[in-house]
Amino acid sequence: MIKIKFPDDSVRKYKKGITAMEIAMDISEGFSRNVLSASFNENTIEISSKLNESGSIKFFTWNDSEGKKAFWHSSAHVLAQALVDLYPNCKLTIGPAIDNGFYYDADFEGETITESDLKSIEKKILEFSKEKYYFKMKNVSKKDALNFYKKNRYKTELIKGLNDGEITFCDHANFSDLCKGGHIPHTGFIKSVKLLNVAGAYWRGNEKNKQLTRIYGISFPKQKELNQYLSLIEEAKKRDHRKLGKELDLFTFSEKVGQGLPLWLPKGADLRDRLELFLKKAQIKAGYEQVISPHIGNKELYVTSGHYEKYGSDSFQPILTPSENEEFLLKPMNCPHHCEIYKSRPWSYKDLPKRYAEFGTVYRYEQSGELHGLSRVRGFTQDDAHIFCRPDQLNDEFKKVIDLTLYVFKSLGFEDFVTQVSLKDPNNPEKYIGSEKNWDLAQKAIISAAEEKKLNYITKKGEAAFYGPKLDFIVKDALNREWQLGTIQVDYNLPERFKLSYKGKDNELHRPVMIHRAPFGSMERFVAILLEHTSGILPLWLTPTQINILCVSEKYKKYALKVLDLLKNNEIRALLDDRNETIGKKIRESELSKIPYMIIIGEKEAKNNTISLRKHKIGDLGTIKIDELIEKINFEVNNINN
RNA sequence: GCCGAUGUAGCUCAGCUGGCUAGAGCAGCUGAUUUGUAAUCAGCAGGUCGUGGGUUCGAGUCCCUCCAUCGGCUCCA
Repeated sequence: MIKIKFPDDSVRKYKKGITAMEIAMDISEGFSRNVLSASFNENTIEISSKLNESGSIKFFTWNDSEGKKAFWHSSAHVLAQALVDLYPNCKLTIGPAIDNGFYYDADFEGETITESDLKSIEKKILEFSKEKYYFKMKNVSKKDALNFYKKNRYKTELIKGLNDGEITFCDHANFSDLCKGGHIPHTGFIKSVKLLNVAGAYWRGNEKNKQLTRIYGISFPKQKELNQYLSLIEEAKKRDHRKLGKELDLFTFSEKVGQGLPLWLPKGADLRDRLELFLKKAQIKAGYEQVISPHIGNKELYVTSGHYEKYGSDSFQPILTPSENEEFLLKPMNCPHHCEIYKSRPWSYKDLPKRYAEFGTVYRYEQSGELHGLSRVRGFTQDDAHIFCRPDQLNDEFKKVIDLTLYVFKSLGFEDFVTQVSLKDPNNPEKYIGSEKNWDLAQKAIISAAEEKKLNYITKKGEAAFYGPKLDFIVKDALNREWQLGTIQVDYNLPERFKLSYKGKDNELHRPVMIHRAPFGSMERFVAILLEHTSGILPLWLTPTQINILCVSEKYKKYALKVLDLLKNNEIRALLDDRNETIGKKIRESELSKIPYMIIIGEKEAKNNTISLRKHKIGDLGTIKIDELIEKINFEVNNINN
């Protein structure tokens, strides 16, 4: 037993209106690892601990991510308690805290849990949490643990993976669960709970295993915080690119055309063209050459590249068989085509690097459950390029691609992205092609380039492509889901498979190294994330319509047409709204359609050869001359980061 | 592909436990109005209720099939 008296400054801190809840949260890390039980009174905590007197207790609060983790982990225990109470036959598996809330996976042995059941489970949780059950950790021998779970093969499997002596359980009320710790002191702090959804989830994340029922939930120390969280989600849903795409007339889908096959409407096509042009310009500056390859390719192409074997014939769409010996497939990637373009003639070491770029449309049979608006589709256009270079050029080329990608992200206002070095999974060598040596070279190349560019990257094993490691640029959508946008990959394997070569200084043939890269990733996904990040309020240089001309009445149409003409002649994208509607209505509609500028034309403008300018979401900017307007717009467009 | 939910007019939605010719707002069309910084008024038109079966005297409503969408899982060249 240790008694901890809060240090003076803490006492002061706690006296500033911080709740007992937060004091309790402060010691819950101690709870998790070493503390067996605790009681509080005034500014002293009495702790029964595995630590000796010199042991230290780490303090944290609800505002720390660790505090939230402990809170949600504890909530998951109460969810499990409720499940066992309501469904005595269900088999618990695991129930961790996640970034926003918690879940528990359980096998309900054939019984179906639907969303309508969540209400009663929620009620049960609150019923239990009202009781202030203390969480108590205890050590359990492997034998006893196995005995406790003798009817639960999932827990048994988990326990078998643990060593005797490191197995702990957490008890609260009459409920006991295998647990490595990390709790708040008691259930009473859980004042509000919302079970968000049920989902299927495979045991241990493996598709071949049994699918369990996963229940997602979130909980808070106050009802108010739950309400705030739920309204935040509602707000985020308004930024969903699928909703914005419809509202802004950018793209659509048709059941007849087929799922996952987007149809770009005129405004969306305009937006996409402009993005392509932007990148094309940057690429030409960086020494890329545009190439064009067809939408189909001979099967042999993908057999050579290894894609056919890796993904299986089911993933490829055969399209026509003009002769018995040839089979054509829809193109799922551009790399093999670009390899053949490289092979169209012999190269000298002096010619390299060759940088072939193409906005290449590819088709992949994605699982139906995986399709998601424009973010995950079956037909999409990659802003692809393949750089063929000498090994001594690799580092420099890779860094240049990093620069280009960062330039693209910065220009479009993406500051909140994660860079990830995706390496091979050393435990699953059969997932990859190529020699150990080449993988080693490729992985080292990426890491050193990322280091030299001082990227604050994370490393993930097992996320590499089957032919090479990647540097991925990952951005979150409105609901915090992560999407890979930009990607840069080093590949020693395809050059070998396609027998690519160049003549070296030594008059011998050498193998080039290949960099695959796509700064946007795909036009579809990039537009999706761009919409979610901007809430559909696109930068002036990119937006399909820059100016909406609104006539106060039809009387001024003639002058308005003159203004429209002038703007068009200056390459400003403008529309004229000359409908017989009130000016108030036209302004409202223009605001809702997120057009950056409106100009209002009435009697005084027509008379004085001026326009009244109004900015989206800001309001009236006053009356100016047309020349001034053109100058202003051009200035803003040329300063791309505005 | 798997688990769960949803599918009513171009869009957003109402339609309770099955019961008279399926409703509203916006958009559209027609007419009036000619408007000064976020919705002028009136009228008209618009739906085989996702599809195909079934139960029933009777189905938008209940059951099954399929399709699509949404939230997850798995996958993501």
